[in-house]
Amino acid sequence: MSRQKLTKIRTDLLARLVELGYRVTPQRELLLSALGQADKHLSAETLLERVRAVYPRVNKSVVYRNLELLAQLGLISCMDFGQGHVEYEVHHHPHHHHLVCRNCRAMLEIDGDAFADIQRQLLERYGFAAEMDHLALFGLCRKCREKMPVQISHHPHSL
Amino acid sequence: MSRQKLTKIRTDLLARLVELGYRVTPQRELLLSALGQADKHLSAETLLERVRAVYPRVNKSVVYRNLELLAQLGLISCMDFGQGHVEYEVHHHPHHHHLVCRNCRAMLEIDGDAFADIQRQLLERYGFAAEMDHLALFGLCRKCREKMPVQISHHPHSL
DNA sequence: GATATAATTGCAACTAGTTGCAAATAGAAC
DNA sequence: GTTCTATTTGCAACTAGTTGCAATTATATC
Ligand SMILES: [Mn+2]
Ligand SMILES: [Mn+2]
Ligand SMILES: [Zn+2]
Ligand SMILES: [Zn+2]
Repeated sequence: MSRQKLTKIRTDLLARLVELGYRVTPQRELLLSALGQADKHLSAETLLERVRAVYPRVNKSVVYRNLELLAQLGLISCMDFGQGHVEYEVHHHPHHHHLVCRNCRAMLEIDGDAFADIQRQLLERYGFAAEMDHLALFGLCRKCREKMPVQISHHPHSL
Repeated sequence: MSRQKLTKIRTDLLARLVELGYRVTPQRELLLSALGQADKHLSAETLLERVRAVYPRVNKSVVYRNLELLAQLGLISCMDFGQGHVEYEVHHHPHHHHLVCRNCRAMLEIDGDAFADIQRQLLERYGFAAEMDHLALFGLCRKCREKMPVQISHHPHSL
């Protein structure tokens, strides 16, 4: 991704915040920069580190509060990939989803419209408009499924 | 649910633990009782309270560690319904999933095989065996969708 | 029933994230 | 540029959950 593009993400998000009546603060600019420059999902802690690399006095509560705000506004997506913390990423098109292997932790990215059928069904049957922007499904990837047809237990006894 | 049935859940889970080489402790019996008697998903904190109602000296780390163990073994399912904490429930058949309204927090329970098609597709296309035992999808329920066709913002300015 | 020992628990210290509130400041109005 | 004020930040105290380790105990063996 070009430098040009990265700056654009930040600028667009800031513009959107201003549109909605929010203020442009140095803290927000730094956070949006960090989000815009990321090439993958990042944790709040990592984002705080990157923000502090530029301006060390930024408080963690500000980062957490702004991530919550951005998520609420649908500008970023957040997701727990089973690592004990939530990860954030700028929410851009086209959409995508993730298949996460419980065994090797590999993440397979799949097309955003993979769940279009089921989305339509849920709307028809239950009147429920499901958000299908950015999902994570857990399971076993091909490699791990072939490697271990029998489920291993985590208990010492069975090692 | 009858008293008979409730006790059976606890007994079955304990038996399964013994089979796998784990020990039966008073703490585990109490936790499994609490899980077996629950008529809905419960948080770790609530479960700890219920365990302590019988035996106040049980430590919270024991409850958290055992919940993690039971989940790992697939005996309970855990899920974040967007309330800031994970909720647990005994994992029994037939399976079910949840549709959670972001607006009114209503939870609609749907059939366990609702995702069978997509599960098959993911296996065929990507070789990925997705766990489709107990999913939660977020979105807008019928009522909320009809009540508010325009997305409300959470910003004070727009109130 | 006594003994041995690996699994389990309780404890205390720790970490990640949240919250209430006073101080600072972005942006609007003049 | 000054003034005003609602938003935003920094801070400090708090909460939920985790971790390492020593003490306890469930179970296997005798
Ligand atoms: Mn993603
Ligand atoms: Mn459920
Ligand atoms: Zn794998
Ligand atoms: Zn609703």
